[in-house]
Amino acid sequence: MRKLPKTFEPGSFEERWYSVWEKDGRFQPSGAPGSPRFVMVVPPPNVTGKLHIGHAYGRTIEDILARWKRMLGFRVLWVPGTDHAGIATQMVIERQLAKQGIARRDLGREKFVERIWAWKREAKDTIQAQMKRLGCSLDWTRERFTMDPDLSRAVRHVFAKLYQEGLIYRGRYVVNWCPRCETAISDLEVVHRETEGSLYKIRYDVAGGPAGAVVATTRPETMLGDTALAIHPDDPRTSKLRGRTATLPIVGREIPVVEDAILVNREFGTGVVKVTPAHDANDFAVGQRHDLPAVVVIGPNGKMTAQAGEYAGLDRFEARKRIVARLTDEGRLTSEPYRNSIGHCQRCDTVIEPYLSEQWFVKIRPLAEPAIRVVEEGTIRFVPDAWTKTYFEWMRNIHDWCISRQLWWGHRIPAFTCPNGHVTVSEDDPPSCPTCGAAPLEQDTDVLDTWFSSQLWPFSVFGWPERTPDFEDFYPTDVLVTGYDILFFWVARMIMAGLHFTGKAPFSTVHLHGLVRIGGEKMSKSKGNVIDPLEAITEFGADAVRFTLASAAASGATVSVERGRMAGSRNFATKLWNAARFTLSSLEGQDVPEDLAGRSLSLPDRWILSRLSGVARDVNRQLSEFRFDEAAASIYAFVWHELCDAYVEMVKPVLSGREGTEDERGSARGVLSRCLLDSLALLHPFMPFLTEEIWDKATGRPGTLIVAPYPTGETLRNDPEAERVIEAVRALVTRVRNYRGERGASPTEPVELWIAFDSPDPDLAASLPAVAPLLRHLGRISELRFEAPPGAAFRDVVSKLSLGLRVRETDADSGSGRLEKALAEIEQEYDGLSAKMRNPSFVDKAPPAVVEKTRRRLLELEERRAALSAGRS
RNA sequence: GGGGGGUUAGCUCAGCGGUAGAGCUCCUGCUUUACACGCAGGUGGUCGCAGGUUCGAUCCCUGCACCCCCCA
Repeated sequence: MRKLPKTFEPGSFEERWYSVWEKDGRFQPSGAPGSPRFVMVVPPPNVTGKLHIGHAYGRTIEDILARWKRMLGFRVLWVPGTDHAGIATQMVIERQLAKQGIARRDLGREKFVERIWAWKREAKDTIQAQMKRLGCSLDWTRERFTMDPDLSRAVRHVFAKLYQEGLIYRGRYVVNWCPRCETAISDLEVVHRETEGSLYKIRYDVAGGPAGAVVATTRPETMLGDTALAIHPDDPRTSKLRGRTATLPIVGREIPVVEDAILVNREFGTGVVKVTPAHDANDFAVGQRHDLPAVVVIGPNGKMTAQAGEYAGLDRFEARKRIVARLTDEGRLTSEPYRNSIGHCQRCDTVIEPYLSEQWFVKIRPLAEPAIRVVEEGTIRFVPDAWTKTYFEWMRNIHDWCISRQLWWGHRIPAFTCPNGHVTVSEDDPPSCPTCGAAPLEQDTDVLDTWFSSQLWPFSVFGWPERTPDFEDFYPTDVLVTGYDILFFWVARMIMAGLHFTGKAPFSTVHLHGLVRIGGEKMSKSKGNVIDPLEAITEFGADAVRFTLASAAASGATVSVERGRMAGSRNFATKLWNAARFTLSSLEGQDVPEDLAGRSLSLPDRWILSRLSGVARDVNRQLSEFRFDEAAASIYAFVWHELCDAYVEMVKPVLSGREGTEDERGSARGVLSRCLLDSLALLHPFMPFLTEEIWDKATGRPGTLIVAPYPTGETLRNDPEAERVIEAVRALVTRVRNYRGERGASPTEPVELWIAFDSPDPDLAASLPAVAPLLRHLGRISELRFEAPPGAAFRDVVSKLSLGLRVRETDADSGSGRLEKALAEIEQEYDGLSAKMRNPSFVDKAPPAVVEKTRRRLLELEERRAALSAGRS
C-alpha cells in the first residue's frame, strides 16, 4: 500500500493507465470462444476532422457498457473504426483547395483522391488519439475503415448481389440534385426549411380560349421547360381548357393541356398546373403517364442550359429574376408573398434542384419488410422505446434509395460498359464483356452513397463476406449506441442489410441517445458555445468529463452539458481522491481483515455494508436499463453522502483509538477498505483512470481494476435493522445541529439530549444506547440520557423518537420564527390528512396500505405537534 | 399538412397515481488533523393554462397556449 499525493492531478496518470491496459491486452476479448460475450461496433466517425463533445458522449456510454460487462466477466469486444464519409470529406478538401484558388477538376480525380487519402490518415490519427484520451476501451487491433480493401470487397459483393436479385436498378429519374456539390443525393440528405418567397401567377395563351390559363408556381424559371399544362378531369372551372393547346410564353412552344387527377389538386390555386417533367418529381410522373417530352433547362451546375435559349448560361436565380421581369412587362405575371418549404443540401446548404438524370437505385420495400418484422417481434428493441413508432412510420412509407453519387471519394460502382454498350455488374473487374467479349470495359465513374457501405459495418468489420473466425464468433453484435438523428440514415439500413445478407439482426438492442446541447442551445461555432472534448479533458480530467456526460444521459432528445457540471464532477473526483487518502492513511501499517463474514460488526459497519450492497444492486439494474444518469447519481450519493459524510465521520473516533476496542478497530478498517475498493469498482466504468490509480495504490496490483469483478451486492447482507438505527442516528444528529441554529448557538456549543424509551417507536429507542458514543460524538452532546425529557427542555419527535433538547447559552428568540413555521406546516398537513381520513370513500376505496400509512402519519404529526407545543415558551 | 417530444426550485435536469428530488447557484456559520474542488445548517416550487377521470393527479384523458424535433 502506497500513499497518494496530496493533490489530485488527473493529467499525471490518465495516459499512463491507458497504455498499461492496452499493452496488457485488456481491450481484446479474453476467454474461450463460446463463453458469454458482449460485442459492440463503434458508430464510425467521419474522417472530416476531429470529434466533438457529442461523439464523446456516445463513446462514454459505450465505454461504460464495455467496462461494466468486462468486469462482469463477459468476453468484451468493442470495435473501433472510421467512415470515409464521401460527400462530407470531399467537401473538406474542396474547401482547402478553394483557399488556394484550386478547383477539384483542375487537379483531376486521381490527384484529388490522393489528397483525401493523406487527409484521411491524419484525421484518423486525431480521432484515435481523442478516443484514447477519453479512455475508450476499444480493441485497436481490430480497427477498420470503410474503404479498407476487405470492407470495399463487402460493398462490391453486396452491390452485385442486389443487382442480381433485381433489387438494384438503373434509370433516368428526377432526383435531388445539389448544384454546388454537383451530385445526386438521397431524400434523407435534403433538409427542408420554411422560407419567405413569392407565389407567381403566370398567364399562358390558349388557342381558342381568349382568357388564357393562369398557373401558380414558386419557380417561374422552370417554365422554360414546360411541356404541358394539366387540369383535373372533373373540375368545371377548367373544363373549357379540355383538349386545347397553350402557347408557352417567351419560348413560343405549343404545349398540350392534359387531364391528370393525381397531380392536380382541385382545392389549391387556379386549377391549372404547369408541367415540367425534367425539374419536378411529380411532373416527371405526369410526363410518364401522358408520354410528354422532358426538357432540361437547368444544368447540373445550376446554370441554364442551351435549351433555355436566351437565358442559357445564366445562374438559375438570375434567370428567375429576368423571366419575372419580362413576364411582368408583358402583363402576364403577378406575384404575392408566400411561405413555402425549400429543400437544401444537408452538407452545403445549397438550394436543391430536382434534376432528371441517370442514377442507381435500391428497390427498398422487399428489404424493409423483414426489417419491420424483427422490431415488431422484439428481436431488436429500441431504448428508449419511443423510437419504435418513429422507426415503423418511416419504414412503412419508405421510398427507393438513390445510391449513386457523382463524387470522386468513395466506393466506385462496380458496373462496367463495353464498347458495344453492354452493361455488366460484377464483384470482380471483368477482363472483357461477358455478353459480346469486347474490351476494354469502362467502369461507371460514379461512387456509392456512404451509407451504402456503413450499412454493412456490423459485419463487414469482421471480414464478411468471408466466414472469418471473428465473424463466426462476434456477429451478431449485442448493443448499438448512437444518436437518434441517424436512425433512418444508418440504423434502419443496417437492420435491412444485416437481415438480408447475414440472415441475422445485426444487434439486439439499439440505444438511441439524445444530442448534446450546451446550456440548452445547439452547439455551433458561430455561437461560440462549442465544448472541445480535449480542452474539457485538459481542464477537468477525462474522468470528470465522462462522469458529467453520463450524469446528463437522461432519455430525452437533448442532453444538456454545462461547464458547471464538469466542475461538479471534478469536485466529486477530488472527493473520492481525498477519501482514498484518508482510508489509505488509516490502514497503513495496520492489520486489515479481508474476510468480514466471521467478525462482529458495529451498527455503522453493518449499515454501510448494507448500503453498499443496496447501491451495487441499484447500479447494476440502472445500467441494464441504460439509465446512466441514475447509475451515476446512485454512486455519487453513496460515496459522497453516505460513505464520506456519514460512515467515515462515524468511525473516525474508533480508527484513531479514542473509542472502541482493538477488535472494533480491525472491523472498521476492514469495512472501510471494502467500501473503498467496491466504490472504486462500481465507479470504474464511469471514471476509469482515477479509480485505477487509487486501486493501484490500495492493492498494489497495477492495471487490474479493469478486470476486477464488478460488485453486484449479492455477497453482502441487506441489513434493515442496522439501516433503521443508523438512519435514526443521522436524523437525530441533524436535529441537534439545526436546534443549535434555531437557538443561535454556536456549532461547538454543547447540547443536552433526552431520548424517551416510551417513544412512538420503543424498539428503536431501546436499541439506541448501543450507539450512544456515536450520538455524543457526532452531535457534540454533553449529556445524553435515555429517559423522558424534563419540562424545561425543548421537545420534538424525530424518527418516531420522543426527545428533549437543551442548550445552555441561548438567544431564545433568534429561532422562534422557525418553530412557528414548523407548527404551521404540521397544522396544514394534519388538516389535509385528517380531512382525507374523514372522507368515507377514501377509507373505503383506497388500498388498505395507503389508509394505514395515512393513519400512522397522522399519529406522527400529532406527536410532533404535542412535543413542539410543549417545548414552546 | 402529418407525426413525435417538451413546459417541474434562480439555472440545468430527474421523477410520472398517495400533497415533490438532484447538481449548480444563493443565504448563514465553520482552520471539526482526508478534502475550502471542503464541512454543518438553511432559503427556494399553486409541478404551463382550463376542464375531465379518480377516494386521491405533477403523474392518466381532452382542449388550449408556448417551445423543440422529425416527415411531406
